Amino acid sequence: MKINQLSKFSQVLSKTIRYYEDIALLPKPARNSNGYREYSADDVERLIFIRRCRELQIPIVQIKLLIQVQSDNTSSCHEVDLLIEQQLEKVRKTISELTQLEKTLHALATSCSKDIVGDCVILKNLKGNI
Amino acid sequence: MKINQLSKFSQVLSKTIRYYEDIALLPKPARNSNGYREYSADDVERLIFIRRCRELQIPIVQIKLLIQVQSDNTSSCHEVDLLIEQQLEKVRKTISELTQLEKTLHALATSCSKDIVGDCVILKNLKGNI
DNA sequence: CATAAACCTTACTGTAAGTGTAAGGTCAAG
DNA sequence: CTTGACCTTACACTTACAGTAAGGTTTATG
Repeated sequence: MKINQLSKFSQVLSKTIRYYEDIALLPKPARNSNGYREYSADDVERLIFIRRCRELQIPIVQIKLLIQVQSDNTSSCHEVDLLIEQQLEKVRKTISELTQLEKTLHALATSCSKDIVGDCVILKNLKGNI
Repeated sequence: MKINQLSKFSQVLSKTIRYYEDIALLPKPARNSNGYREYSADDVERLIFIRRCRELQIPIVQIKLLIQVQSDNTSSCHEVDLLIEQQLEKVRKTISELTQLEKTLHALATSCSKDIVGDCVILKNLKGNI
């Protein structure tokens, strides 16, 4: 399977696939006679795993760790639990920060009914004049 | 006022202040005889405005626009309204995406009670084996 | 007075996770 | 035989800074 086929199958851009190879998130694939990359079923599986993790916004360094843990089939999956738990915490924290931000922006958005910048209540708020 | 004083006053790192100057978000300040930057009250006001905008996660390019709009005191503040409105929309969209993400991660986090990676339900989920 | 700590300067590099672009080689179809 | 769809590498760009090096200045202290 060539890179474009893998791309379509996995929903990951060819460009990104090469990038993952560069940073050693994907192993260097086989090459055929003309130098084109040739991917195996294992590569497909691994890339889809990576894509799923990225959708969960798991950072690439953590994905590397997850892959390492998997390679030792007898090791505890405590690390996996922990990583997902931490990711969940991070997402929850961001949501709470953004919710606060939304309130502020909403208050700001509804604060000004003027037409002229010189009188603009939004700008005054941002300047700290209020 | 020297850069460190401005930094303490505005709660923006000196490093960041110099960066803002580099990208022309802040005007080049006066220099005194030894070459140190010397900031005015106007600079202070502008930097605080910038910090407030950044707290609202308004991108730097947009802040530049806001500053430009302000320089013409007679122009309409419609652009300001629009920018805040767009920022609000962006934040709301991110919140909704992260809320979905949180659900997925939570489901994943509570899915596995195994001890061994080979049986880990989380990893199976991520691989798409389920 | 010497010197050390606390500032200030510029310039370059690194971060995360890719995307864009250039310049060129290969392959199948018409 | 050439056009278009692929493939290759390599380098630059993105965002909003932070880190580090290497050096000049000022201030406080012994």
